[in-house]
Amino acid sequence: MASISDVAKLAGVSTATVSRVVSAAPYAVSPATRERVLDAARTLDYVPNALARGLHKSHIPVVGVIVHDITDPYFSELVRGVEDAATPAGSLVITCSSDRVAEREESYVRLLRSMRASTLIFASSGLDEPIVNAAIRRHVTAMREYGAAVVHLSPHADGHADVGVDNEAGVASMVVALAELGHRHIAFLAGPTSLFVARQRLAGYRRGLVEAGLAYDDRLVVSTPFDQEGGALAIDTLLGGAAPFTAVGAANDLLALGALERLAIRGRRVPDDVSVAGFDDIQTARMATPPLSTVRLPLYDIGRRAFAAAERQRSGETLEPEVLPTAVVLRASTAPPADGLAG
Amino acid sequence: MASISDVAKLAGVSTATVSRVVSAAPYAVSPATRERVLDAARTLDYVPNALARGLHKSHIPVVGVIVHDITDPYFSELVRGVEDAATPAGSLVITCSSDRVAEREESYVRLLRSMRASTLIFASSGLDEPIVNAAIRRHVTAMREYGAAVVHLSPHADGHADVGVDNEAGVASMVVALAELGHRHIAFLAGPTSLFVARQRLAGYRRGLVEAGLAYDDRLVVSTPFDQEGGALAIDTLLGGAAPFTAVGAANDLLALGALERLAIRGRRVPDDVSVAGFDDIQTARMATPPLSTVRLPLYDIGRRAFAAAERQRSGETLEPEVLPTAVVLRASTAPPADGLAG
DNA sequence: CGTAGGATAGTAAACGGTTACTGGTCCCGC
DNA sequence: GCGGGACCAGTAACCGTTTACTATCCTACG
Repeated sequence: MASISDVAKLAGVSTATVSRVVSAAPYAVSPATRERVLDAARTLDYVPNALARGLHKSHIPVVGVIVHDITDPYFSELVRGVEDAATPAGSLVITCSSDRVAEREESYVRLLRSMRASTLIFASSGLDEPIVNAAIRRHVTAMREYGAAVVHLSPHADGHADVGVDNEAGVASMVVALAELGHRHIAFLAGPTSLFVARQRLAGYRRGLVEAGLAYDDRLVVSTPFDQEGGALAIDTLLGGAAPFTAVGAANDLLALGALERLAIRGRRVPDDVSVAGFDDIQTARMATPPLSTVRLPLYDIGRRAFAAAERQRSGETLEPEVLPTAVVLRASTAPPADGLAG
Repeated sequence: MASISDVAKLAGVSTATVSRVVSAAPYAVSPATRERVLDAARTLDYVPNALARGLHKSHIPVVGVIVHDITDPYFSELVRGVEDAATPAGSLVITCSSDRVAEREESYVRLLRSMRASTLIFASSGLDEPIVNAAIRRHVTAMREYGAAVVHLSPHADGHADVGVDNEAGVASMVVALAELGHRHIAFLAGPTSLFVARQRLAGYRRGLVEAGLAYDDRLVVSTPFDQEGGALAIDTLLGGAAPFTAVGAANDLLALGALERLAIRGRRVPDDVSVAGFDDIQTARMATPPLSTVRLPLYDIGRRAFAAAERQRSGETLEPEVLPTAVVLRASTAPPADGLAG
């Protein structure tokens, strides 16, 4: 494979000149020379070595995104947003599915640090694991040192999101919407309490209750893993409990989707017997049965802005937290409550 | 940030020794020295520079996966499989959503080449674009030259898949299954004919028809983009056409999902009026309304094996094509036909 | 006792770019 | 006629590793 010196030789110039031409450096090169270099590069099918370039510049145009699971539509949409912003800038995107295990997250960040990624985006919520967090913090500091930008899309151990949404207000608005439909007993599938976002969303539930003038009943709150399985399990718990409810809100769509499925199995009609609402508005929410009422998060846009924020950060700006709007979208899974109670 | 020479200095040894210790080289280093080096590395929080290492080795442990869209569950599952195989080997995964546009694909491959990725996986079907293909072929050749492994998961311009499924047999088996339910007029949503896979699946449709002893009617075949939108459009076309049908098979699940949605809107009950079957068995197929009958592809496994195949290729083995099994899974979207015809 | 050879460690040359510095031309104006 | 600056190109140091080769020490064997 041709290297810069091959091109230089063929064009009859020094490698410095070739470098200046092919890397679009702000340096005057005469048109004739430029053409000769470009010609040589073309005939040799020359492609610059990004590793060599990166070694010199101490970072490489690669953005690493830490997600829980790329298979989760929430994250794939987000990553797609990042990618679409990164590509025009010549950056490649590495996705790291940490499955919410702190050690894997740390190992990914370490790997990203070792290859001098120029951007690190934490899309997943921070975890409460002091020791691992300390290790991650060390890596992040080191990365900043060599010029990497780091942006958070969720609240984390050391602060709030750089680009994100107001989770608390978002969930609250959904609870209020349910209350406005007439529901007075609203259960909540809270997700794992070890996650910062989950906690914010739970806080949103309580705030929504307050805003709607409803009482909090902790028998109506169930914590489970953040996936469909968890939603199904939570329904079992709720139906087995003593507290009646006519609606259930969920901390994310996957939970709500699992709930939908399990409610159908257990013979509860949605929305006739129980209303169900999710959070996130992932693509599949729309095609669920019935289509899921939820709170729309501009995931793709968050991804795009995350990359843009990183660029700004790299150019010296300090980041203002960006809070993007959420919107309640009511579809067929919610309706005014019937007379009876589901529980 | 500490470099290898900082560690060497602190440990009182040469960089060669440090390198031999931290890179687990097959070279004897005395236990005492080893400990001193490891200690120094720890206290300096030393992380080797993968770019420098890569520059020397002429490739870096990174696998690039070319997909159509990471947001499409088909690809995210596949990528997840790749990632889970790559991570234990210390490789990072770059996802490239080309949106089926050949130029973007070429540009991604070029980028991957420029950073000397050690593995390139084409997860998306090859496109029929001679000029761009020629460019891609040049990049691939160059990558092989520096030691990269290249594996295809779909048929492409230069041959068949290295790891994949028998698309033709898979679709044929679904058509036969529909015929066994009693359907004699089976429409087919073919996807874009410019895609090799789509063509194979269309061939499977015809073969299934033959196997079931049914006649081919080209009014029952509709080509559209490979997404939900396309499926919906295809239903409009079919319902507007003169040819009656009691079942529709689709070249992938997204198409079938779109069909489901549109059939509901147009007042056709599934499976009472029309049976619908997809292909791929993406995660959302299960949660559709009604749950979608489809052909299961071991996507995650294909991803894992793709990486394994790359490793073998890199170690000199020539690849035997691997054909993984598919399985018809009948859920609630298919049933024996009623008396009347839907069309 | 001399030395072959194993066990360790060090030296230095790549790998392929970028860029600070240096140098040569040429033109202009005084 | 000469100083000065614009313009363009080249030289070489450096980025952080790996590794072929060399050097040293020590042990064991003839």
